[in-house]
Amino acid sequence: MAIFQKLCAGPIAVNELARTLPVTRPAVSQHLKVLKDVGLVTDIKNGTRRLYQLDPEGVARLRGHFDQMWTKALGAFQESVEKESAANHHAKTSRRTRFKSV
Amino acid sequence: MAIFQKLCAGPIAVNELARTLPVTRPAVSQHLKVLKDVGLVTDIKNGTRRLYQLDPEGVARLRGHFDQMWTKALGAFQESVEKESAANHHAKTSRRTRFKSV
DNA sequence: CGCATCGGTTCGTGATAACTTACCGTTAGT
DNA sequence: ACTAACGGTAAGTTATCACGAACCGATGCG
Repeated sequence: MAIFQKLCAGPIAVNELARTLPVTRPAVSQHLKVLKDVGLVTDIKNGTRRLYQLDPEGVARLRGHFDQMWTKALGAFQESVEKESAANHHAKTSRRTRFKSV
Repeated sequence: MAIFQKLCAGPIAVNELARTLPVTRPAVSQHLKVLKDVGLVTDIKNGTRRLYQLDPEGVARLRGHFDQMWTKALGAFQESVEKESAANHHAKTSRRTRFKSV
């Protein structure tokens, strides 16, 4: 995440990235590899250096996945609440709630 | 995440949760503790059982944090692109780009 | 009261994730 | 062509994580 956030500032080389982080360059390289594999970053060769930058497409894609998860969670939860309150209302007129009260 | 998703279906006890998962009850308890600490779930004592459910507030809060991150990433990236293209445009009329071309 | 069930916590252990060191290929500059 | 800088990769080590086993307190029930 630290790397991800640094990349927000624009294209940056591996070395420069490592200098600002509490880890060595190879470690940064490995993280970049992962980020690249999941499509969050792209790299452009530039002479002996290699500039990394965010991939807006990948970021948007991942954001979509998360949004989907949150929405599903909140929606499903809301449904379950309504179902539960309906059950409770019915219980008031009958004998007992599904979950005994404390 | 598996636990989180199970909780979407509504309040559920630890035992029941563990029965549907490939891990033991203590493991589930530990995960629930973490989820509770970050405010994603709440628990209600119910006799000898303890029902866990999602905390919509916490979910919304975390979703907000993520949204903020994505937005910041995309926005900052866009800015950096514009800045860069401006620099490149200037370079065309002057001498060289900031990053030498391949 | 016992007794059983439920669930949280602690501790030890095995898996694995992250890091460093060392090495190698590539490129730019002289 | 030689040298220096950059960066990716492999191997080994360390730290961290997730888990299960065992233990304990609390609650409900007979």
